[in-house]
Formats: sequence, C-alpha cells, structure tokens
Amino acid sequence: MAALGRPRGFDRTVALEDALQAFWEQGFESTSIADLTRRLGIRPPSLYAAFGDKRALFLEVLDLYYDRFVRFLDLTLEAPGARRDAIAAMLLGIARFYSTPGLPKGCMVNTMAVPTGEPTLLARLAELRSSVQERLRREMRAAADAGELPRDMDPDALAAVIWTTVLGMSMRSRDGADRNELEATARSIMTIWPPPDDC
Amino acid sequence: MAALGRPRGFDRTVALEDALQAFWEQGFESTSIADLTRRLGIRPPSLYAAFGDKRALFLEVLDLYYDRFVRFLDLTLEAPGARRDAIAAMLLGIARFYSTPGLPKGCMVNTMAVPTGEPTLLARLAELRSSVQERLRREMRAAADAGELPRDMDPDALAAVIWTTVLGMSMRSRDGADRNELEATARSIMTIWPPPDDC
DNA sequence: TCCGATCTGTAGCGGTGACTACAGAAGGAC
DNA sequence: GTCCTTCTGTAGTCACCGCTACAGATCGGA
Repeated sequence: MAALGRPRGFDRTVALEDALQAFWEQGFESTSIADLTRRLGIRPPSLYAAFGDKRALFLEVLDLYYDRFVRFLDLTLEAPGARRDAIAAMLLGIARFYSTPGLPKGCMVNTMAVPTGEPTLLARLAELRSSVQERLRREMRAAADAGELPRDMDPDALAAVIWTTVLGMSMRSRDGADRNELEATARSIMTIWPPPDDC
Repeated sequence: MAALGRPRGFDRTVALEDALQAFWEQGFESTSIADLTRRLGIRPPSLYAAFGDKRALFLEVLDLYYDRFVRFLDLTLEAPGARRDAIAAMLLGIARFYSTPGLPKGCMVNTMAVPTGEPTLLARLAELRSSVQERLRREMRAAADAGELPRDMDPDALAAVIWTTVLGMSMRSRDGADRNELEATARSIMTIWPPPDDC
C-alpha cells in the first residue's frame, strides 16, 4: 500500500510515548485533549485522525504500557533457578520500576483503579490487573507442585500477599516513597516465604 | 442563638452521610453537584448554603470519614495485651472494614491517591495517609523498644510493610476481593513478625 | 400584622470539556 | 499541470461542569 495523500506531519510512535507519559502522570480524566495536543505538538484534528477519540488513544497507550510490563514479567519469572529467587527478583524489579527517575511514579494500571465515570476503561484496567494476579497464582501453584513451598502454605494466599504488596508499593511510590524504602519492603515480604534450606 | 429565618428543610448530618457515600463510591471528580443534589434530595442553592462549595463539602466528608477510622485505630491499637496482637487485630479489622456489605469497597482515603486536578484535596488526602503511616511507625518503634520485635528487624521497615498491606488490601477490595481473601492476607502478613515464643 | 432574616426553587451564567465542519496544504498517479 | 486522497489549522459546536441571581416561601421578633 502506497502512501496516499498528504503525509502525516508528526511521528505517531513518538506521539504515543508522549501520550503514555501524560496519562501515566495525570490519569485519564485529568488529561485533557488540550493537554495532549500541547504535549504532542499537534492540533486536535490530527490527534483524532491518528488515534480515534480520547478513549481509543488511552486504550492504545495502555496496551503499550502493559506489553512492556508483561515482557518484564516474562524476563524475571522465566529466568532459570528457583521460583522463590524469581519472585524476589520480580518484587525488587517492580520496586525499582515504580521509582525510576524520569518516569511517573507507581504503576499506571494500579494507580488508576480509581472511581471514574468511564466503565469501559475501568473494566479494561481491572482485566489487566486480574491477568497479572492470575499469572502470580499460576506461578505459586507451580511452585507448590514442585515442592518449593512449605507444605502448610496455600499458594493462592501467597500469590495474594505478593499481589497486595505490588499494589501497595505502587501507591507508596505515588506518595513519595523512595527506591530504598520500596526495595526494603520487597525484601521484607519475601521472609514470609522461607528459603528451602530452613529448619 | 435562636433559629432565625426560614429553617433548613433537610437534615444536615443525614445529608453529610449521603455525600460521604457518594464521594466514597465515585471519588471527587466523578461525583457531580447534580449527583449530590439528586442523592441528598436538595437543590444546588441549599447545598451551597449548608456546606460552601464542592471542595468544602468533600473536606468535611473526609474529616467525618477519617475521624471514624482513627477511632477504630485507637480502639484496636490501644487494647491491652501484646502489640503484635493489636496489629494483627488491626489488619483483620481493616480487612473486614474494606469488605463491609452495604459500604463502598476499600478505603476512601487510599483509593483516592489518584491523579486529579485538585492539588489541595490531594494534599489533604496525602496528609491523612501520612499521619496513619506515622502512627504505625510510632507503634513499631515502641514495640522494638519494648523488645517485642526480633533484634534484627527494623521497626520502620515493618511499619512500611504493614502500611503497604493496608494500601494493597484497599485496592484489592475495590477490585472485588471478598472478605475471606482479605482476612487471609492479613493473617499471612503477620507471619513476617514472629510471635515472641519463637526459636 | 408587618419586618428582617434565612432558606428554597427556577432558571441560567460563564467556563471548559470532548469533538468536528470546513477550507486550504501537501503528497502520488496520470 | 490536473485530479484524487489525505492531513492540518482555524474556528467553532454542543454538552456538562460548578456555581449563583433572584424571587418567593417560611420562620422569629416586634
């Protein structure tokens, strides 16, 4: 397919990154079309031609964000070695990710679990959270099957604790917790899962 | 001071409760004056005469909510007995509070740690969270001083873990976690604080 | 009964939100 | 160059937001 008509005057993927930054910082409702056009350096008709409406742009940005997060999960959880080490590395990585200098603090998906008037967006956000939670549950069940969990420890309950920690760390980083504090919490939490060489 | 002029046609404290319910469910931005007047059964001028503007009403509602939460904290944390038992009871109580049938799910203060365009309200919310966090820190330091903590356990780090759990449980209840799941998490978290009679 | 004070209902103000009609600009095909 | 297609900028539209002017209603006090 050849390029027909006047070519677009801006880079669509760069614009998407800018929109990600804006939504991640300010959320959906507080990010106005005027905000976006100012940041992306384009006028409303260009934005609407390229991305559809505000909701569609947000959903596309959300997919971009989520895909990257899942890639990070794949990388840490599928690393060779004990599952406990992988989970510990994941929590540490998330603590660092939530406190990355230059990026908005906390998780875009978690911090927007928020009362808003956009049911379809809320549903999508909840869907993404639920999918991460489900992945943690699968991981913990696999660990239990492999005998990597204490016999009296329910894998679903452990997954719930880890997920709760992820959500809480996200909120705390939004509230200004620094990297060291988050890392400390990530490490402390892992003490509820005793290493295999324990009495 | 005698009642001068035409008396108010509605119960102010009942209206406050209704407004609390509305803000708690939907947040500040998504709760419009129209929503409020519909729920309280009054017209805008009555609302403005009784409460000032929308922000003032929200702040008053917030104080009402927070005072109740602090009363709950006082009750559980100042109970006689070991501090560990008090914290365990607090976490269980919060798990139950966040999943009380008939009430909005999660914590009003925590779930609104949200990107929004109202800096003064955000600041107030952050202030309330920070004050609870500080109280947990004081409690853990007192426990450490009293020798109720393992010697190698940092009281501030423990307080951070507990606070992280509170924030995370609030999010999870918003996402539909039921009472049993939250209670299980509350109990699991307490295993990072070994009871005194441990090897 | 009249007055001043306060509340209530109607009706609408000014501002901002998302979104778009329309005309001109910039490319490829011929 | 001419035509067709697509993008861009101007300049709005329409809806909804928080908020309020104003007139009528309802009280206590004289």
